[in-house]
Amino acid sequence: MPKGIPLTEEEQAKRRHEIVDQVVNVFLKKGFQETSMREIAEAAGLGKSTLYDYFKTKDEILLYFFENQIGNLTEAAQKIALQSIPADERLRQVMKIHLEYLQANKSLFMKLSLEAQRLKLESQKQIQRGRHAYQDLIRGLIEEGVREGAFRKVDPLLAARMLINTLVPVVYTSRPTGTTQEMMEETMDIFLKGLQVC
Amino acid sequence: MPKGIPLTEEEQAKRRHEIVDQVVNVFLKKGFQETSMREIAEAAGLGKSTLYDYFKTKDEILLYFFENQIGNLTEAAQKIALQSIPADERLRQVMKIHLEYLQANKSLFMKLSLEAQRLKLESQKQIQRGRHAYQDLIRGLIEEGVREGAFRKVDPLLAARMLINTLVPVVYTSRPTGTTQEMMEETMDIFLKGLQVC
DNA sequence: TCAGTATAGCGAATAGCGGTCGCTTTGCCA
DNA sequence: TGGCAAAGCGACCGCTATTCGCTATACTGA
Repeated sequence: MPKGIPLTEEEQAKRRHEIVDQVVNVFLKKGFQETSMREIAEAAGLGKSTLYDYFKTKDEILLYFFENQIGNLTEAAQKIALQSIPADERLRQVMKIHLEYLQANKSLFMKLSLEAQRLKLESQKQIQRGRHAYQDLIRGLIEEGVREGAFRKVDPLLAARMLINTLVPVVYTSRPTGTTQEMMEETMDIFLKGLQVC
Repeated sequence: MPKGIPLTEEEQAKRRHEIVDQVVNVFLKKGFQETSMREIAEAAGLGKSTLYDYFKTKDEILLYFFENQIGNLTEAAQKIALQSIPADERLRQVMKIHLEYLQANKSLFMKLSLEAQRLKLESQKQIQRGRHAYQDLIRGLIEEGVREGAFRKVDPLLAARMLINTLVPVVYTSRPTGTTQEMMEETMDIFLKGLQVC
């Protein structure tokens, strides 16, 4: 980057994005905690202190990454939520892309989603906001299902959280009992059957 | 401790236990990562380097704690598993003590179980062994339920993992929708209904 | 009885971390 | 063309986990 030319806010944002893009692979190999700011700076082709011009702290780098990921997922899920098919079918589809998302970033998420929990409280709140938006989307689908009469009356937010959490062991188990596809289908079967009016 | 007197293996183990006991409260207040070895040593009434005579690394302290916790939980669950009542009722009871366990150590677990994921691979494997033992116990209960005809035929290990993971959001949500008791009961209802032959 | 030895325990030193500071380099603009 | 704001950087700071060499101690065997 040329010196002397002030960056517009947009350019700064783009630069941040580029930096994270270039650095993600290092996180993948070593994990976030184990990657030093010096290494991050090297991977980004920057001096260490220049990095601090774009991210105030190391945590902020992780925060930036997560906001992006959750945002992207929510966006994709929103499109599915708008389709005019039964709510349970939409739920299945959302969970399918959720799973694909997890799988695509598997080792990255495995390492990073856990480290995210150790961020400063304020940063956590910010991630939480994104997470809640996603939870609320799932909740909405469950509420619709209840209204449609497909699901029995359950606490929709609790069910949403439950559903989201059931995906974790599908992807991250060390003792898989089938393909990820199969495991997810059975998981969804159990969950949706648990919601059905019987 | 007097110097010069070699400690038997038992005494060493007891000493480790004592150290962790005295230090847990500090972790509770500050979190593991945020507690320095100097502080841990102080809390244990030891010199910093003496601590290293009992635990090779900082991580090992956390590891020791977790092995104990999972071990205790598994032991308690085993007692329940042996009772002669329907499998689904035993499942409910095991999950109840699991929840109590989580709640009793809530802030500790919230902070520590996540940090545990960042331990050295070898340490993780050791924790994993304990976790698997617990998973297998739950799996056994589900298998019994299937044999008894109370549950439909599902992958018992997958269901076990699913069940264990559904408890997480009950305890650790930032948006509770009722008392922990209530939330857990509804969670179990959904899960068990998902397993029922309908 | 008393040197020899093994070990509990410790303070100081080490390497490397996240983060800061003050300087240099650059290109725009008056 | 000279002044200036901003990009970028290397050296530095205080802290960390961990290691090392030493001391103090009590048991052992001659």
